[in-house]
Parts: sequence; C-alpha cells; structure tokens
Amino acid sequence: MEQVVKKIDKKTLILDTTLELLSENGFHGTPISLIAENAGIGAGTIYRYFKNKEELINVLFIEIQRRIIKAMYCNYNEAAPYQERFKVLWINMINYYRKHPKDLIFIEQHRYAPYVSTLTRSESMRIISPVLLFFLEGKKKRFIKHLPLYTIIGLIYGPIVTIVKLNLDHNRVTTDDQIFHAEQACWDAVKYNDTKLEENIK
Amino acid sequence: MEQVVKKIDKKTLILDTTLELLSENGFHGTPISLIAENAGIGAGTIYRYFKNKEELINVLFIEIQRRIIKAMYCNYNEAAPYQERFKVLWINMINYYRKHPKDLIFIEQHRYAPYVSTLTRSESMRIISPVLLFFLEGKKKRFIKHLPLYTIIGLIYGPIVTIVKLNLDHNRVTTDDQIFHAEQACWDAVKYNDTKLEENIK
DNA sequence: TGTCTCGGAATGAACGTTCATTCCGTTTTG
DNA sequence: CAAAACGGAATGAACGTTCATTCCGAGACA
Repeated sequence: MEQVVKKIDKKTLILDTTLELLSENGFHGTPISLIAENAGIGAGTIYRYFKNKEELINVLFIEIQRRIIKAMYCNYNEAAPYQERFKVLWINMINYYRKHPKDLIFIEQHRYAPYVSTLTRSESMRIISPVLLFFLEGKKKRFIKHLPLYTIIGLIYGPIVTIVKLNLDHNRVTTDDQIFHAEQACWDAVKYNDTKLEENIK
Repeated sequence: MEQVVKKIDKKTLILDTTLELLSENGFHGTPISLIAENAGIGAGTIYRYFKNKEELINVLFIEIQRRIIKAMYCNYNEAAPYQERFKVLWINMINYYRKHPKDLIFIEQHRYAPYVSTLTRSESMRIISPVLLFFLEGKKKRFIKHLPLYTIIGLIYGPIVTIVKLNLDHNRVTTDDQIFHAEQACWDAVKYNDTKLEENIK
C-alpha cells in the first residue's frame, strides 16, 4: 500500500520539477540530469516512471490539459443561461492561466512541438471535448454563430493566451478590468447576430 | 558587386533550408549538419553568415515577421474606410499563412521559445508597429473598442493562427468561406459598440 | 524480539551518440 | 597571386539512456 503512495508521489515530484524547469528553459535547455538534480533524485529513477524524455513531456502535457479543464468547470452551473455559462468557462480558464503562468508557457511552447505525439494530440482533444460540446450546443441553439469549431476556438482561446502572455512578457499584472472587457469582446465575436437586426440598426 | 549578390543568395539559401527543416522537425530535430547537407553546402559555411545556431533562428524569425507585414500591406489603401482597411489587413495576413504554412509553424513554434532573444522580441515589436498604430487609430477614432493593445491583438491574431493551424493538423483546406465569416467575427469582437445602442435593441 | 533473506526501488557513473563549433587545406574570386 | 570563401573532417562538450550495484523495508524464521 505504502509503496503505491510513494510511487505516485515521486511521479508527481518529477512532473512538477519538469514543468518548473521546462517553462523556464525549454526542452533542450533542461537535461534529464537537471530535472533529477532539482527533484533530489537520481537520473535513472526518472526512467522507472517514464520510458524516455519524450514520454515525460507528453504525460505532463496531458496532465496540465486535465487541470485546466477541471478548473474551467469549477462553479459551472449546467442550468444557467448559455451566455452565463460561457462567461464562467472563459473567466475560469483565463484565471487558471493567471494563477499558473508556467502551465501557460509550457502548453503554448509544446502545442506545436514535433515531439508531442499524435496520440497525445487526440487524447488532448478527448479531454477538451466537453468544451467542444458546449460550443456545438451553442451553435445548434443559435446562441452563437454558425462557425467551424476551430474558428470558434480561435476566437475564444486566442485572446486568453495572448493577453496573459503579453502581460507576463512585459511584467505587467493582468487586471480584472482587462479580463472583464476581454470576455465581453470574445462574446461579441461569437454571439449570434441576426443579420436583419443589424440592418435595422443602420 | 557579385560578391554581395552571392553572399545574399547563400544567406537566403541557408535561411530557406532552415525554415523548411525547422518547421518539420523543430529546433533540436534539425542539426546544423542537416541544414548544411540540404542546402548543399559545408557546415562551416553557415558560420560565415551566422554567429551560431541561435542567431540563425533569430534572424529567420525577424525575416519572416517582415515578410508577413509586407504581405499585409499589399493593396492596402490608406484612404479607405477603417473597417475596409481592417478587412484587407486581416485577410492578407491569413492568406499569407495559408500560402506559407511553414512560416506559421515556425513562428508559432518559436514565439515563446527561450532562445528567441529579447532583442529579437523588441525588433519584432518594431516591425509590427504599423499594425499597432492602426489599432491605436481605431481606438482613438472610436472605430474599435477601447481595449488594451494586447487584448486587441489576441482577439484578432489568435483566430488566424488557430484556424489555419487546426486545418493543417487535420489535413483540411481552409476555405474562403471560413475566412469570410471569421473575419466578420473578428470585426464583431473589436468593433466599437455604443452600449446605449445595444440597450435600445432589446 | 532480533536476525536473516529477499525483491524491487533507487542510484549515478559510464557509455555511446549527437551536435554545435572550429580549424585548416582547397577552391574561387578579382 | 593575394585574399576571401568554402567544405567538411576533427573536436570536445553535452546529453539521453543504461545497468551493475546499493539501499531499504517487509516478511520469514527461530
């Protein structure tokens, strides 16, 4: 029993240390030896938990993805109006990144990296599927525009990454006010507009 | 004279080959020796044109950034209405990426990489400054919302990257129709809305 | 209880490979 | 022919991975 607990703890320790170092130095700036050193374990030990460096990255990628989705659905009320639910998901996500900038840097650094396997990519898709379903629901019920899924993702996720990352780069704090307005703009981008209504305004 | 021409040609050759390989294999999947081999030159020759591998990447990053901006301002008419100019810039940019997916992959793979120097980052800012000024103009004249610059960039650039990249990943063609609608949605995200006007509609 | 045995977890030095960079003989240029 | 450009073998540092060995804690035994 205790063995199992220790195993899990050590695996987590390795993952945490890897995240820390990778987000600072990137893939080829963080040798296994450094990860081992910072984790206070032997280099060989890492290979008891992960087949190789690549797998370590892939596992970490999936792990973080999972945490993000979990955070997004905190205080999410299935019964609330669509726009309200949109707001909760969006704000939760950007707040997760605000609180965990290392995760943002890691994810964005590795999203398009060639050593992230196709298996990881499809697993990643599976993890975010609740969000995709949320968008499909919005399209079907005409809460949001009838756009391809990827367009919608781009309109909604793009701003989150850029806002947090640019503020990080320039040592600025991402303010609640910024977030409030950005969320509204994102909603404007995707919310359903009857074209005829638009004409009437003019 | 010819020296200069040849110099430029070989430098370009190296940069082109590097882009080709890097976008496929990533930084640590493309050794200098491979770049040299594919370019049909000696490995040492590369060091006549670039101090080291890092500089090579940084120069390429800047170079591509420049090409993108150049493409954006093709057929741009300073005298046209704001929304029209927005459309031209946006469509030009996404079309550049559609035509040059390797550039997209390269830029996005290295945007947050630690070996892209702060010098490169600020130079990059300088290059895109016309676009930033365009946004500032829009804010001042109330064509677009009064949002922080980075929020605006996120709202506009995020979708471009994601749409092209996701379609690439899934071996789909990015259609003109998709682009047409995505541009409209982006505009909806940033266009100025008088709040009172919105109230009246309801 | 104290001692012995055993198995798997952990270790880190060693290995083989890879790779950026250098160096120098050769070729090209003007 | 002098000087610059070039090629690619040589170099040495760095790295991922392996593996013989040590360590440790849990039973077995008396």
